[in-house]
Amino acid sequence: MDYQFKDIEQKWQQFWAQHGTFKAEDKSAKPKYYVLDMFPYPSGAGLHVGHPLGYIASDIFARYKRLKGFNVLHPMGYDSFGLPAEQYAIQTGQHPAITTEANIATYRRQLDQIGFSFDWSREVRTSSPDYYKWTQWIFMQLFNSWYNKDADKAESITKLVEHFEQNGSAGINAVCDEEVLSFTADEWKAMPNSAQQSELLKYRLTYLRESTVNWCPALGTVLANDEVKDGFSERGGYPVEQKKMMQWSMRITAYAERLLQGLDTIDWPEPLKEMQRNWIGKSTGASVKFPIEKTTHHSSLTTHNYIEVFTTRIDTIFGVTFLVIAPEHELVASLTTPEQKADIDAYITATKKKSELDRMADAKTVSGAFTGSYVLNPLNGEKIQIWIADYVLAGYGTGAVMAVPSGDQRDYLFAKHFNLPIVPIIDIQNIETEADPTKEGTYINSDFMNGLDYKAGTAAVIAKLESIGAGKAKVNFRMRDAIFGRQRYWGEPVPVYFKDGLPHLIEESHLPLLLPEVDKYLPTESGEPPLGRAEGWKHPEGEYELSTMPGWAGSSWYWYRYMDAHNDKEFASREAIEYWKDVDLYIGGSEHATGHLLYSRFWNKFLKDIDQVVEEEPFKKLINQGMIQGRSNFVYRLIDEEGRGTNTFVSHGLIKEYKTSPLHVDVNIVENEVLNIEKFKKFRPEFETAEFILESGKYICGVEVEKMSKSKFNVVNPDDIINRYGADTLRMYEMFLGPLEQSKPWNTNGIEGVFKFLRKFWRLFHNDAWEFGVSNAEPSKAELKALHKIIRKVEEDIERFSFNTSVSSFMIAVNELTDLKCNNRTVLQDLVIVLSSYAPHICEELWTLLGNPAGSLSYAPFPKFNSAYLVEDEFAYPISINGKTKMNLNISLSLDIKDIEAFVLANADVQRYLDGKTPKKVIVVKGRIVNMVV
RNA sequence: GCUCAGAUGGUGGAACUGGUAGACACGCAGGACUUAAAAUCCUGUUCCCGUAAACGGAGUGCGGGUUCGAUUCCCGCUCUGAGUACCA
Repeated sequence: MDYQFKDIEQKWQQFWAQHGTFKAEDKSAKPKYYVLDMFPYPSGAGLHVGHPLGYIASDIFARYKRLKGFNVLHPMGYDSFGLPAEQYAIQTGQHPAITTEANIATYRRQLDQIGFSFDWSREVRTSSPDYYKWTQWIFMQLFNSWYNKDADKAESITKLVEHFEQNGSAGINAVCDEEVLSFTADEWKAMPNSAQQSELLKYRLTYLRESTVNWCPALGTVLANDEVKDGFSERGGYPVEQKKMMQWSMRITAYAERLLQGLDTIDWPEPLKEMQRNWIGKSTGASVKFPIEKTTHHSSLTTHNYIEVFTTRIDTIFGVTFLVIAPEHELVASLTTPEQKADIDAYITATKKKSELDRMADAKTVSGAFTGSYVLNPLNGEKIQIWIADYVLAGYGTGAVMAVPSGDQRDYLFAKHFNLPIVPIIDIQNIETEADPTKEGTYINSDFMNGLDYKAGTAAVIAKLESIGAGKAKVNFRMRDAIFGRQRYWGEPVPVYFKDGLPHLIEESHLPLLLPEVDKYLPTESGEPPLGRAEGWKHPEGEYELSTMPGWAGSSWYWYRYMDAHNDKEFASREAIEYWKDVDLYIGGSEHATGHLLYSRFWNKFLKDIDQVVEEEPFKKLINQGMIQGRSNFVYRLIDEEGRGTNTFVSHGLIKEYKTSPLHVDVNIVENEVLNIEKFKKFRPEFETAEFILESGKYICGVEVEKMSKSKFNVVNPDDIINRYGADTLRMYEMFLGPLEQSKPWNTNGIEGVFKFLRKFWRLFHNDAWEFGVSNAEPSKAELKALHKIIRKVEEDIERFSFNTSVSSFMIAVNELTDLKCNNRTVLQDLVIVLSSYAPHICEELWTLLGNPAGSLSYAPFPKFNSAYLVEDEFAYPISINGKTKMNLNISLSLDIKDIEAFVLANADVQRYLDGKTPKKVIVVKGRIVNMVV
């Protein structure tokens, strides 16, 4: 029979499902291998052809590892809490659970069609109560922990309480809020419970605090920094503003250093590691306190008598000629003198009006205002003006900088603009036209530092500042604590209730705290989150928290749930975690670089600290598959003399001769840029009567690469491809498209080549009448050579994730075997196993036809490569003169270099090329090349 | 601006430690089969000169360098894509 991909694929997909072929074993003598995909959010649009790219690669890898004798865990699930289902619920009243359920069904159908070897018995959904029970449980562990800097790990909050009871706050080195109290053990014990609790909240790894958040009024929720792009929400593109709110936060900053160091221990793409390093943003420097000058010091200033700054160039402290604080800085009001009040107020108003975008676009304009107050340089007592300016950011460091115009270009421009002094501090500094940030040379105008170099100077300043208590060496991180709350419905409820204004965890035995029903998915009239509408939803002791967890909560630990997906006692058993340990290979997009992949590492490190998991890093090796973009096609509508569109369309090659306007056309009615005119006429009713100006009898469409989206008519649905060519063709074609990590536009042109290949492969096992038949004769040398070439190639390619090149090699192997008229059983059977990870359905069918015992080939042993079959006794040496190849010459590989040289020079054709000249030098590289220098 | 990745035929791409540039596939051109089309098969296909073959020349973004030999290594530049940004 001809290659009937539809019957074959359906048959084997059913077989795998019925027999649980891909169930991973929990106990096995085999070595383990964990292959994970980033689980999808099940959107209403279903999968387009770009989504499965990474899944296909990981599936090939998982299937290959099974053939290689590994116990493979290859699961799939859904990140099913999220905004789109809720937006849809707001518009239609449909419960998000229903929408989500329907979308998951579509996803599952589409995924099944592609023939993935997922162990579906371990499926997880983040929105399912038996899953989010454990997300809530992990939240509770974070609430019950604090970060001990001395031990450099998270510890139980009861240990902290014990310390307070015995020693008070002395000797505690914690990552905590800035303003913690100092107390003795007796003072602690004397505190009322509510005071103790509110103090402990300053230490917990998840805590409440008033913070400035990215508030998106259109979505009615706060967003994380990585969900905001250029002042607009990543989802929906709505404007985002800054707002102060009481929020749950996660003390991820406690792990900043470990998150940074850990990057050196994992096999991830360098650009992605670099993005995480930048996000963490470690900078080493010093913090310095500048005392505020008393005479100008405003009366309301009581808690602070200094301004603290962070700098990476403490050595330039004698070059400080003014100080700049952010317009939002808490001391602005009290520092402003009555004479300057009008200026400052005007400046602050102007700053507030500027959006984030303007502020960025406007980076070159210098602006600022003088407060009228002064600080003193702690080292020489010099009086220094305090200014405010929006180039200083409230959110970084202390929101204040010491300005050194001779060494910093922004300070330089500011000084020039406002006529402030610029003092050189290094002998070789050139500050005629711009600042010079050099570290070479020695210091001048710098008191005790004069004559020292950078290294000695920096050390001297830090020592001096420390001795007078005015400053110290400090490491600063750009990363902020992560906000952990959304004012939305469709997320995990936070397992907390409030009593007397303080948060309390619910009983662990009451988990999961179920998401209640509400009448509408909108905020309440009083502006509370939708959960405020839930009737009778109340803890006996107080009010539940009304915000839900953010989207990244459920995805920050899901790979552990797959290890033991149905456990109702623990998030996963100790036994399962000790067996599976971590993810060996993780494949997903780089858009999660600073979100999911950072939060997951944070939670993993925390779970390690509290001894719940065994590995410090969750994902040993990570690969970013490239994005598949859309490839839009255009037709060109002729514009008449009055500038109106006509119903005539001009072929792309001729548009320069006419006045036209481009129009997106459905890529599914275009083949190799040639428009199918019949289908085009049916594309829209008004095209029924369309006319065409053709070139060479064809209508050629224009092409552009854009994002894949419905409105651009460039979405290619995998269902259509599978319907036409089958899943095996789709899988191989997606791999054939190019290197996995590279982004590329989808182009269905060329898929025929892959389909033809599979048919040719099928034909090896069949005669001209399409009857199955293989021979049991001894394989020939040439057949074995072709086979073992592909065995080695596939092993090498898969290990280095070069899937596109192995598809080419399969084509070469099948072409060779076809030329050899090979129908040898042993050769073909081995080839079936080698190809099966790429094209599993056709290979299963042929495996059965070959007469193997009923069942799947998924666990057959991968053929063993034997180099003996590839040994050659001759090689066609390229003979080159001055590096230019002139001819090839067959020479025995047993000859040594001297003999080869003699053999080549004796050859008549070589002599003809040499034209009577004697080569100055002959280079012979055995088995590679002969080069003669003339 | 900074960081990272990349640039190879008409197209997607291959060439793994410096050793025959353009594998494999698409497209295109020509041919076979067919009443015809589709399908299938065969041949050619980097560019230039040449009727064709032989032969000759150029060629991996640009300009240099190292080397017997460079797509590969080094220096400088151009362009494209991604990330990030008054980060003190």
